[in-house]
Amino acid sequence: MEQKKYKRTLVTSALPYANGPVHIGHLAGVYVPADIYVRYLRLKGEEVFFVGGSDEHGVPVTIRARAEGCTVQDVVDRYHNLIKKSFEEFGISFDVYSRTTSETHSKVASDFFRKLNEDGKFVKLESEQYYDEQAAQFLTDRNIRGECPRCHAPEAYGDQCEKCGATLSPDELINPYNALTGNKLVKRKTTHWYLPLDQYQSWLEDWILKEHKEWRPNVYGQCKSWLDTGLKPRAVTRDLDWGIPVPAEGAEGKVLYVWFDAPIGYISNTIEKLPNDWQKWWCDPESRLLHFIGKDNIVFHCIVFPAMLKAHGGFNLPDNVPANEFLNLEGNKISTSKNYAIWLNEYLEDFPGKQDVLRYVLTANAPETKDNDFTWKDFQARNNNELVAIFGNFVNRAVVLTHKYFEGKVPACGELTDAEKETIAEVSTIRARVEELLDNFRFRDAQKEAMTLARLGNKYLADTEPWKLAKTDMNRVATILNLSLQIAANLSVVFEPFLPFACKKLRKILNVSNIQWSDLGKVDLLSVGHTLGEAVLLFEKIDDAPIDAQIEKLKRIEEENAKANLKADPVKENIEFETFEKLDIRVGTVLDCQKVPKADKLLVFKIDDGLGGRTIVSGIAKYYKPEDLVGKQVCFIANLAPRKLKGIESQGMILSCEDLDGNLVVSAPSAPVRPGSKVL
RNA sequence: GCCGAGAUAGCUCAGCUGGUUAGAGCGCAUGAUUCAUAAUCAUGAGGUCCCCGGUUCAAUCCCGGGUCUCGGUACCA
Repeated sequence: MEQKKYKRTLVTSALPYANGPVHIGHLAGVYVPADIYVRYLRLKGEEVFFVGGSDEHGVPVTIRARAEGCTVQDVVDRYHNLIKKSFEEFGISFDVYSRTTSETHSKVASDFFRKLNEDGKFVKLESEQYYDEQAAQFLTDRNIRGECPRCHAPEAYGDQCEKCGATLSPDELINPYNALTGNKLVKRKTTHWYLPLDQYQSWLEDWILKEHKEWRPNVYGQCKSWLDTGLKPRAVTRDLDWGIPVPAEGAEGKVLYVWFDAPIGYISNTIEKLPNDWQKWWCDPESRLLHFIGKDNIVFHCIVFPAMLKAHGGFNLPDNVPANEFLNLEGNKISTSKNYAIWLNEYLEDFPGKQDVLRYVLTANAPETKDNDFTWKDFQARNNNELVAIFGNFVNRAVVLTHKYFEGKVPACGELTDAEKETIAEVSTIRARVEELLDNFRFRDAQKEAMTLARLGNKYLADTEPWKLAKTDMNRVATILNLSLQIAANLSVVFEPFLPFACKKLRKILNVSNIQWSDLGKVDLLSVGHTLGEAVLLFEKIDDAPIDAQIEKLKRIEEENAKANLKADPVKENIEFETFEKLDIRVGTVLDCQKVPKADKLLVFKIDDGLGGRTIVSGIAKYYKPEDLVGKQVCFIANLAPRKLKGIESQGMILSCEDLDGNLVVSAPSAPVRPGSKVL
């Protein structure tokens, strides 16, 4: 498909939800690729505007505020500030980073709704649905759970039971509850404004399915899926006291649905920064709109928001929506609620000055076509084997040799060998190769391609061996180092979108300032006689200790989560009282306790049972030291048929409590009783 | 359940509307090298292209059936 030519590009990145800090999944999926793309365009001298901001409405922030006993504003203030600061430190080069609680946004979103309402673009519908009073939230079928009316599985969804496969409606569920909070639900009537997406069906089909076949398969496929199913009206208001009040009659106590107001935030934030100039970016047909998002946001950015923009009129539609898949962490899903993540703010503290290392690894391992896994060992290996050993090392070799042989001044290039002509020819192709990949949002491959330039440099030095020639032919050495330094200068250009901090450092080493994308591929970037800066290291090795500490930290969180998730086993089938009566449970005092030889689990007890004493063997050696139990009282089954264990006859069974994690604790009366007392 | 995307070397991924011997980086092995942060360079080993069937002269690719992972499933964000 022929690419339309645009004058300028407006890039939006998904608004992070102000319910927690930003983690590496957000970075890999959205912010790092968006930032690379934006930096690339700027470097090319193109006109570009990069919009970000915090999404601060919706239900989860209200739940968090309630849990923490603070105001919702406190919650969103805290996370907005934390996220904004982390992005700044990390070098995500937003032109504006604002928030959906801003005054501007409130006005823009209200006006947007009002116009659609006045133009008759909404339908108003009343419905009765399940409501979670505690969370102040109506629930989707999918978020309601309860007992299946057919097979009585306890956790059927509101639309379907996964156990028996029955298709259900939420009304059929027995004891429905909120799948997220576990709260009980009540029925409630409510009226909402709906955007009738069905009216945009055929328009969306033409626009996406015919005109945007170039979108990524995951994006195109999911849009097609929705369109094939047939679009339905979608509610754009909610009953909630946190959000932008619905600017319409009879809308008391209602706010705009967070997914209605959040994408408008892209517009509001542009307006906030460019109050007089924003239309150029959003309405001029010569402006290109791109949304960088994660795969969970596809429907909103490809179907709902475009339908909103179309309904409003006058706005551009996205030209592409390069959605990424998800990043996993050490084999597990990243989870904000379970605190299982690498938080950007913590990374910046734990690895100061290493923004580019994380940028590099997240790009090298970006989930562009399928979910990927981030591991700390991979992070360490890519830093040590690629950034340090290939990129940093090449630059250092070239600069150190120049300082050694030419007092830090760029030497003159003499006559070129055939091999050198080939090398130069290869350098000259780098720009086209990287551009082709970046233009198609293939950041992983683009960065890999950039790295081939450093490899080429290392190979060139290994092939020509200037350190040997220095004894015989300084003219050749001059040529070799000239060309090596030109390659290093090219590296500072080609890596600029990916590793802005390292490139700045590299330009200081080379003592150059102005660079442009169009310089890429040239071998006269440094003039003869130019004085280089100091040869400092571009990247440092990362040793095992900090990496192991990070891995340990995640393991600890995983274990804590596993513990928190332990559930009591379901209760066994009912028994009759007579069955219970058959058991004779007594209290005894431990007279003696010993480990059973050649058995890891067994202890042998002498118990005073008030009837002359008995021997009982019990499998609790892992949990007690024998001497600690002497003198204690225990409960035991007195009429269990005797059984030999390791040759010792056990005359009964000591009752122990098995904790949810499997640990055993012996049961005992809460106050001393006489040995032989019954347990009823 | 339904819909979408994915499954290719130990790991992370390419593979352009089907065409000799399926590629890259990392890791591993061997050799070379010593300017460089023990960093580099060369060579090599390593594959049931998820499984079963079909179409075709020819299938990693197309078709049918299945398995697993992730996402969506319309009031979670």
